[in-house]
Amino acid sequence: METPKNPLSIDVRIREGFSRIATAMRIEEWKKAKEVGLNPTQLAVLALLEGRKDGLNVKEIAAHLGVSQPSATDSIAALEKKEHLEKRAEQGDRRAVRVHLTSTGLAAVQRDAGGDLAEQAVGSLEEREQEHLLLSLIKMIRHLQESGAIPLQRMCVTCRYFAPFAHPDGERPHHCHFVDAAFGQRELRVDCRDHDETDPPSRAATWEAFQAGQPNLQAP
Amino acid sequence: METPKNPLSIDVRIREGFSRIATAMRIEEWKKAKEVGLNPTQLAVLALLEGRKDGLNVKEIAAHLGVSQPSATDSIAALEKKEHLEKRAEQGDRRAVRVHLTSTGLAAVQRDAGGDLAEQAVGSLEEREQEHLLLSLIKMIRHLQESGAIPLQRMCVTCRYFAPFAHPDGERPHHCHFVDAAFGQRELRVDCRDHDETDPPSRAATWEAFQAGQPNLQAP
DNA sequence: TTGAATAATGTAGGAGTCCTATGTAATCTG
DNA sequence: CAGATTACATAGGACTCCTACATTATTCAA
Repeated sequence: METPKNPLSIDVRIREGFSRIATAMRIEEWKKAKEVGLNPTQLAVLALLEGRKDGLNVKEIAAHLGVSQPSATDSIAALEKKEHLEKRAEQGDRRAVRVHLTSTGLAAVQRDAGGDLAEQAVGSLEEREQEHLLLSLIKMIRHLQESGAIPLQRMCVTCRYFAPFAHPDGERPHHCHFVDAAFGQRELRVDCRDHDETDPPSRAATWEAFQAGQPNLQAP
Repeated sequence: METPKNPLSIDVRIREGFSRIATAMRIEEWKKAKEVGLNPTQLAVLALLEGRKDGLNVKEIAAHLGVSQPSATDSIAALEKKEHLEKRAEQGDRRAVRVHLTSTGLAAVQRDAGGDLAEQAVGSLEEREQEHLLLSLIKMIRHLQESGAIPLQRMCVTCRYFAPFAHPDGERPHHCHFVDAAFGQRELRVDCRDHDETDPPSRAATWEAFQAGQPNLQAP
């Protein structure tokens, strides 16, 4: 018993919503990338590499960007020409390379950071709403990565240092064993550079505990 | 008093989350577009035009895609060559054209619909969570369009037919005067083809009423 | 009403993305 | 050790995307 026309399910409308926000983000990315003489893809590669001490393989870069390996090679070559990154030999495998930022490349990413429109739009939400949104995104990302659609992300919920709901404190229920401190749901990381992944079984267990500890959602 | 490293604010982490989901969506879009012999941009143009009886200008297409006008011309030309769309003269302005789907183009979009990974990921959320998510997206999109970052979308909250919280019924509080029926928060449209926009003042009033009627959010 | 702004597209030129298919080493496996 | 597999590069081609600029058409004002 659908009411207005377009009897679409909520999933579809949410996907539409994501797509509008993605458009806005792409526009911003062009703006920001141009400021440092790059394009969004190139800036994305640099951002991906930032804070990865061991760099990444070509294949890994392709997976994170969601493009084919030759496409990643293309972008890497373009950035190499601009001396924003360099390839180093992989220890113990002479086929492979590890891609690292150069200091020029690092400077470019860092100059880029901050103050974009998507963040402003998030800022227009209430605090509680932001927290809900972050949690929903984490759930969706987890779903996507467990189904193999995207590579494993460096999120708390897949990290060996993460202890969900380890504290009775409602404001800071989680614990990070890497920094050995309690933290709240609002602090959950999507891309933590100290992330250290666990094997799938303990990942599942962590996720169980994380889900089980969540307070029930109320009607909006 | 940040706890784990990366003292990023929640806005930034949410943006990161959006970006991961955008990656997954882009991968899916390639897959779906290839099935009909197109690429994601071309399919996006067709999808944009579907159900727009009056078509769109080149400029409008560019704005919805978030690209420059010459880029839109490129994609339109590619699709025109494939006979998926056609240009018609704009009445009363001989500079302008209106771009319309052909039947071939319509067939291509319709063949594309449904069953993508992003929707599955949304499906992994609880109902209440989906509802929250849709509301948050609508708020963000509204923010983006009011700030001029993206064009006006065909959402209920900017539609002249939309009467927010017109009914005491908690499940179906809203009313659509176009179909003259009550509907619930889960049915809020992001891209309704029956949308008819209002002037900014009444838009603001509608938004006020919509916001004011929202139940308070609880802690997640 | 004529001439300058302004507006909607199109064209040119160039960098770069993205694909598939294939080539070339190096490494693994039975 | 031969054959499979893996990591990456190359080749070729279609497009996307940009910035300038050119072409008409429309609008606005003097």
